[in-house]
Amino acid sequence: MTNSVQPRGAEKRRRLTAAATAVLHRQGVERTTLADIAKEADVPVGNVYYYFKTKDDLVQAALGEHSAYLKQMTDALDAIGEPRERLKALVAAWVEQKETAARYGCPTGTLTVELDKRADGILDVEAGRVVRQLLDWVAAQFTAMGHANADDLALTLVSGYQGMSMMAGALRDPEVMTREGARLVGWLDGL
Amino acid sequence: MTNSVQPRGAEKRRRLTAAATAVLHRQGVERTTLADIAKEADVPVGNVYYYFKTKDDLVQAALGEHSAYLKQMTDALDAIGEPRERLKALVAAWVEQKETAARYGCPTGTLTVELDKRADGILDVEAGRVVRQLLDWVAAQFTAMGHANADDLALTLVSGYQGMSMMAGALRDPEVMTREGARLVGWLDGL
Amino acid sequence: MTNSVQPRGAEKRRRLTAAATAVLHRQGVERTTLADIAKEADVPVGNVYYYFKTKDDLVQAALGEHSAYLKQMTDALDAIGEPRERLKALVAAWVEQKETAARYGCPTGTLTVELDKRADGILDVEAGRVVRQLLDWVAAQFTAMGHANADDLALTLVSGYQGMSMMAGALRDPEVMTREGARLVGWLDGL
Amino acid sequence: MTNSVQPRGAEKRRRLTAAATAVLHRQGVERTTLADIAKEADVPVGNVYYYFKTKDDLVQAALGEHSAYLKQMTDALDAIGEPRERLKALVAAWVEQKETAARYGCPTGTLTVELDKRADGILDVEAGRVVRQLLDWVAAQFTAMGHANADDLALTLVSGYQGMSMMAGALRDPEVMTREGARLVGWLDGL
DNA sequence: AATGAATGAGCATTCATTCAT
DNA sequence: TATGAATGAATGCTCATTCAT
Repeated sequence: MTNSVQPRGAEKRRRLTAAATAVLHRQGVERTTLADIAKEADVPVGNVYYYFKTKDDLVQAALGEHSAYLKQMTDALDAIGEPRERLKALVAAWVEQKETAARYGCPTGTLTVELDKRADGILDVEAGRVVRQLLDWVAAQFTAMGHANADDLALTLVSGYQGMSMMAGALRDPEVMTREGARLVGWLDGL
Repeated sequence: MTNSVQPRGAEKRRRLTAAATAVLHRQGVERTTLADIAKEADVPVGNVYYYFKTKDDLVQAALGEHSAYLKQMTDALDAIGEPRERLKALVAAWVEQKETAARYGCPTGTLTVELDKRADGILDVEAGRVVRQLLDWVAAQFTAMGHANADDLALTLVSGYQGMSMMAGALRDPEVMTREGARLVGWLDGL
Repeated sequence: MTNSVQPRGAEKRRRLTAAATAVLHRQGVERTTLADIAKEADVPVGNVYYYFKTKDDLVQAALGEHSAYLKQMTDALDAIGEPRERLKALVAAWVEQKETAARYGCPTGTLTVELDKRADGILDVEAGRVVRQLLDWVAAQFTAMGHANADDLALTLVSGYQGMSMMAGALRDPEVMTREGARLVGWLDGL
Repeated sequence: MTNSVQPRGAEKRRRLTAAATAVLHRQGVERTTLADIAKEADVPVGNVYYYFKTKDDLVQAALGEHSAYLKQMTDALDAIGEPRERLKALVAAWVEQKETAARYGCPTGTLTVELDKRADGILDVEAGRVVRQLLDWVAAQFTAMGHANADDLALTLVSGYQGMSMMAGALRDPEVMTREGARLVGWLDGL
């Protein structure tokens, strides 16, 4: 019936993961119910538990999705010849998401903020991993550019992204992304 | 019986506000129950409602507390002669809070992130106001320094604070605050 | 200070009783809070308990008020020479209250209906007493008219009043009172 | 396992509706907790919300039950040849319920009285509809009897029912129903 | 694998009543 | 007497999770 190679269930799992990623970004973890996710994925609530044992499993899947998305994006950027251009393209990609950022913030960032408040550190560690993944790739570009303090520079760039996303959200103004994005590009050019 | 000049109830109201501010910062809005706040303030749960009609009223009170704290801090900074020095002192104050930031993020920032996810815009507007309050004061300093693009510069500075707080939290590393704080000071000096 | 002969507190007690009677009629017993009554009487909530030990005491006071009002009305009607005319004047008085009846029903009747649902029979007995008080006076008029079955006739008349009040409320139509009132008058004339 | 043709859930929904109707009649809306209804239906409290989203939904269901019961009764009465006999049979049915009426009043009437006290008009409108449903059927019988003022006569008959139910309750005397019922039958015969 | 239906712990909120002064 | 404040037991409702089929 399915014209895909994958097993039947895998598709539904992916659908749930995608739904979780989207809804959790929009509503936050605590304000999102399993029913919300199930509805978005068009899957009966009871069935969700066949694929994810707990709500936290779905949050973890969303984190995985973010990680995969990041990987895919950086892989694509790797096709660009110059490391500086790769970073500039990364900033451009961020700015492109300005409308979403102004409404719901950086998907990874806001999720991390929420998970960081938890007393038990399980998912927050996972969230930290995703942030570090981005940080590492950025640092690699700075290293390729010949900078010794690549880690510091990476921190500054990613921090800049998080900051501008937060400010765009707080001020409900996408143009914050444009302005700060331009500044980051200028900074990259001046390095 | 009381050695204070203030009315009896006002003290408890302040106690509740302070408790709310602290607990909401630590646990986030959604994960915090009224019982949590009541317990922190050492007030019976039922009594909370004598002072605050709803949970959201407590959140709003916490926002007010942030605003007042900000006012007090900037008032103190105003005593410093040079606007550039004022801003550098502001950054220093941020860095001083590094342990807290690394554990729970920027109090105003994380609260704003959470409130921004709400569908109905009431408290998120209030949160935006607090962010803007800081932004305005910072912009005034840049204006005093003779910069025409004070608003942009203010955005960059505050955005830098939000970004470094978020990164410190994600990486669970207070030193992020030290490093990025130093960079901001350098940036201020170079302006 | 007070230019009345009565003790200071008595006035407040009357004020509370009047407020209770009015608010209980409008909102019903269960939907009325002590605060509602206190506010209507312009008395601090805590002070209510000095005059009435429990909420039920206030309900009982309202029943007493109804009884007193009834007494006063029938006393006034007693001034009319003919018993038949007294009854017709009673019906006219009911019809005069048509707007209130269409909105909130008969004060005594609706209160009785609500109290009758209680498992413990204390206040409902009291309510029954008030209804009986009216019934007795009406029966006396029928006796004076020379009817042997005065009790039955009284039941019919008062039942008619209760029925038309309920219907006026259900249909939200004061004219129900006018029409049924006219019928009762015709019935009285035909006896 | 089930020897019924109906879906599993429908049966429980009916059970809850029946329980709500019964308990609400006995205790009144405000004095009835969801736990009361759940217990009467032998359903866990949390599960009630699977079938009814709010307590008011349950009240509405009870109103629907009354409407359905009324429909069923009048349908049965329609089998009787003469309209006057139909009405007399209706009165007889009312009198048959005298024990219940003397204890808890007319199910529809007392519910309406309580709902009418609400400030917001949603359920009270629904309650009015049920009263009107009875009124309409009765009026149709009077029309069939050749009366031009069928609406007025219907009002008088139903009003008589409400009045006698209320009085039976207030006096805690089922015989009130018998006596007033007989009077109504006499009135019908005399028309 | 799929699904409608449980289940019960938890939470915000209300309110009659009491207390301290 | 008067009053603001305190108290705690309820109550409606939500929701993650489990169950039965």
